[in-house]
Amino acid sequence: MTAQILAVARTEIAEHGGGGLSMRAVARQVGLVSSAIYRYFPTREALLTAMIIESYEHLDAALGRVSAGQPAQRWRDLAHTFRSWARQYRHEFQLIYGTPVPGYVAPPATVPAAAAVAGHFLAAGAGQPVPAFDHDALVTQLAAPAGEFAADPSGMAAVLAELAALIGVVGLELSGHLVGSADPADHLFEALVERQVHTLGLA
Amino acid sequence: MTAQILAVARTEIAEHGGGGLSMRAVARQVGLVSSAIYRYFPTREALLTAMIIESYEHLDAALGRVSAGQPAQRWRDLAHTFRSWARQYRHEFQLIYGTPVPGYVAPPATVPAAAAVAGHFLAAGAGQPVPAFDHDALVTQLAAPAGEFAADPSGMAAVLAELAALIGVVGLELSGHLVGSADPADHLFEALVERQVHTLGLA
DNA sequence: CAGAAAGCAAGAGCACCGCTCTCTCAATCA
DNA sequence: TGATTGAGAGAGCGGTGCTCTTGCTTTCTG
Repeated sequence: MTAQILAVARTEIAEHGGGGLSMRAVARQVGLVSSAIYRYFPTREALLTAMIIESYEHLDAALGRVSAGQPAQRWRDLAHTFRSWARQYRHEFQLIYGTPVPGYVAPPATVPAAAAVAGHFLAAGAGQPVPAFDHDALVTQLAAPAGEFAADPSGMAAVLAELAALIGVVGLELSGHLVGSADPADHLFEALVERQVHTLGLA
Repeated sequence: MTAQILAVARTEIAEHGGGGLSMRAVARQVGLVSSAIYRYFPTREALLTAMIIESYEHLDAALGRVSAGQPAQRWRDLAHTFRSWARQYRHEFQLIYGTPVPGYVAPPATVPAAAAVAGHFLAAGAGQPVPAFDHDALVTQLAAPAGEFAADPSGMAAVLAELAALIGVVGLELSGHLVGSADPADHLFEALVERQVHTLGLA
């Protein structure tokens, strides 16, 4: 039943977005009366959280299918896979990286899933130090987390910043902010990734 | 009356976010019965659009207070002003750059306001070509819009990408995605901006 | 100046929402 | 066999966006 609910919720989100997910609509589609669904997910937020984790895993799996290779090419492939995934599953992307529900705070359960996604990019790009991110305070701050990923702290900082850039352009693209300038964003994205390869010292 | 509604809506959004804006709550606070508010804003989305424009103008004004100076310093000041504004008015930031309502398409009225914001960064950073963004297809695509801002096309592409990076890190920071790694994000942001100054050739 | 027209607000109501509470019924366990 | 548990049903509460009709007041017009 739980799995059935999640499946329906996924199609609902694909159609109406996370903000439009209705407990009653989901219940209706799995053949339950509206109140019965709260036996499986005590709250709309709980169902949303489960969907967020599913989406992270979905994205993680897509990135996991990127074949190994030289660092530069691997970064390119990851970036393009990321964008393709976001464009194909825009609402799942928004679920993860978009505006959270007003009072929403990411529950601890989502952290490992999020880390797995970041891990792909860290493994590909955070192997060596990156001069611009080599300041003492930043390196100190990231020493511990970088250790968990066997990454260089300044490299990790740089990768985080570049991952944010990827999320940024994809978010702008999906939200229509680039219409009138760099939409479609293929060329801009391509150039950005090339600049990243250079910045991260992967070439 | 319209102004009064907008004022109340602004405080409501500051407290509950755009997704939590309730027409009835706004009506109540301005002393109207719920149906009367639709005389001024025919739809919730219309009120939200007005708020989006207000937020753009609010951000535009903040960026406008950044004093002129050398390009590199100007870019730094703009970037830090942007982040400060976003942190101070997080819900307004999310309103602009966050997940749009499912079927929402930015109405033409918001375009000039959005362009004004981008204009500050373009004026500061898109004066000269940027090698990594100098590919034919991209330059061709951006030739026309760059003309409107008296910017170099490849410089404009680079600035758009860097603006996306700023939006990306600020968005991640506000959403709590950096908790456990680069939160607080001061150092990361500082390093990012320095890298941008270098990438854009402003040093 | 009287009457028509227009603008504004109120009120009731529709279909939806998240969520709670109580009840029934069937399966399971002691 | 009897008690306990679990799943689902149903009614209901207070909230939502939005519509439609009604009435009052202000303004314009002949």
